[in-house]
Amino acid sequence: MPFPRCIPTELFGSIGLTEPQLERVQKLIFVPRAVKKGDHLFREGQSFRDIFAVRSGSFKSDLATDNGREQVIGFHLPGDFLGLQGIAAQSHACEAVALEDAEVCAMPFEHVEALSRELPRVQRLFYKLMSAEILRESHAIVMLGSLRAEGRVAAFLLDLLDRLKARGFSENEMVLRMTREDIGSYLGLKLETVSRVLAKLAANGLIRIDNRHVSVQRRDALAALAKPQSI
Amino acid sequence: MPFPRCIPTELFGSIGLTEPQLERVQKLIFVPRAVKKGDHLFREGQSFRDIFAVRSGSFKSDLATDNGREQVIGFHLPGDFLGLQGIAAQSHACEAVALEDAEVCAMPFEHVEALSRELPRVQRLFYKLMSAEILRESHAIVMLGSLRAEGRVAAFLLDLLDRLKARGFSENEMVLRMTREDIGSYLGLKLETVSRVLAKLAANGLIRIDNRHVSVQRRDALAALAKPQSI
DNA sequence: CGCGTCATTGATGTGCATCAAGTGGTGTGG
DNA sequence: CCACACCACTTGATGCACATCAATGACGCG
Repeated sequence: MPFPRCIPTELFGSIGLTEPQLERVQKLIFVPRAVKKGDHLFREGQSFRDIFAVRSGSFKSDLATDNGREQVIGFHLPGDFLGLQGIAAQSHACEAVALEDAEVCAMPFEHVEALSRELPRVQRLFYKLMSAEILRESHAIVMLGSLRAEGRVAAFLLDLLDRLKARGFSENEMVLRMTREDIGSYLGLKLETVSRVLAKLAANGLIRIDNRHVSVQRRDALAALAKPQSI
Repeated sequence: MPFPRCIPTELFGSIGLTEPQLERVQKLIFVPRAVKKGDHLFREGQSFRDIFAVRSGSFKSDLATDNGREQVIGFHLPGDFLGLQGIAAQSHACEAVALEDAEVCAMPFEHVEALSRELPRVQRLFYKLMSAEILRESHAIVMLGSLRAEGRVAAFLLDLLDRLKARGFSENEMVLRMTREDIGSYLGLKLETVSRVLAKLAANGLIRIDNRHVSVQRRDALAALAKPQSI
């Protein structure tokens, strides 16, 4: 995959650290790790030590409901962070699974804490990252609480495309790395409904879809669906 | 209200600071403010400077959907923190409204950052608070994605009661400070549905309800409803 | 006391879940 | 290289849960 391999070096470079500071950051919190498709990066309940930055590939995170059932609570692209939920209780509160072969940086959280004290810019970066994650989830809550099936699927597609665009990819085309069931789980819908909605969007000419390859034809119409019913 | 007035002093006391450190904390980040019922603590888009700790009373937070419509994304009791979403973009991403007369501590975020560098325990506390907020929202997402109306209402009631219990109140009785519409907005349901579900739970003897006063009669049965349909 | 807000309750419609076949794509082993 | 098996996906028929529309009732506040 042509994702920039420099993530998350890029991120730390962009906050204005000096060269020696950057080296120190790399040494302390950039521990690379490869993850194969379908493998767990971490599991629910596992003791927390690292947070992770995705370098390449993509992940889903699941939260097990008491009942053995699992629900997808997010998809993660290169540049995203994983495991922030584990800080509170010092144990991972969800599991992360690779949707394709992937690479991550493992960041020992104790080192993150030490660096944060030492380098105010790093501290601010992590506060902002966590705040952004809170915000992302808020939007998911609003999406689930205010949109119907069509709107949810539209919002999902646009969200993914926006994030891919921010990473230098096309804003109109993508390959879905997750199954219809994963999408449905994330959107609070059954996989059949996801399939039907995608078919309908394609029939209406808003998108083209070939298996997992999606391209957007009428972005504005899609965006209109992703807003609460406009009356 | 008989909520402990010492919040959040209690919180900072519990992480093992020395007396002079605690005084410094109080001086730098404990700026008290009173908020009247219905008033905004902050509004969406407003420039971010403080985070807030609730000392007494309760709040709801709303996120405006593009369409002018608002959705409740959380309710906040004494001891909870508000405004963490604003850190990322340095502007508040939602609004917070007092559900009754309330008191908060305004904490200038720059002071929080400075103290975090100075006192590792404070830094860890704030990382944990933010992580806990991420976790709280994850549970809301799972609730919305996997439960039907009855389950959502049951989960909502139990969540509130659990949080009140942690603050020294009864785990079986409470007064709902928010309207049925607020509850519905938070749960992704219409207010009529909330009303009907509450009536049904009462008819089945799981709860007693008199206007906004709720008491739980059969906690286990309620907890069973709050799990994904058990088949 | 009267009005506005909040809540309850009923009747009807619809969006999505559910159940059920059937298709296509992929990877594996003969 | 082909055949089979498995998994992901699609598509149809039916039913139910919840939204919607509507009217009435109960507070609580000025």
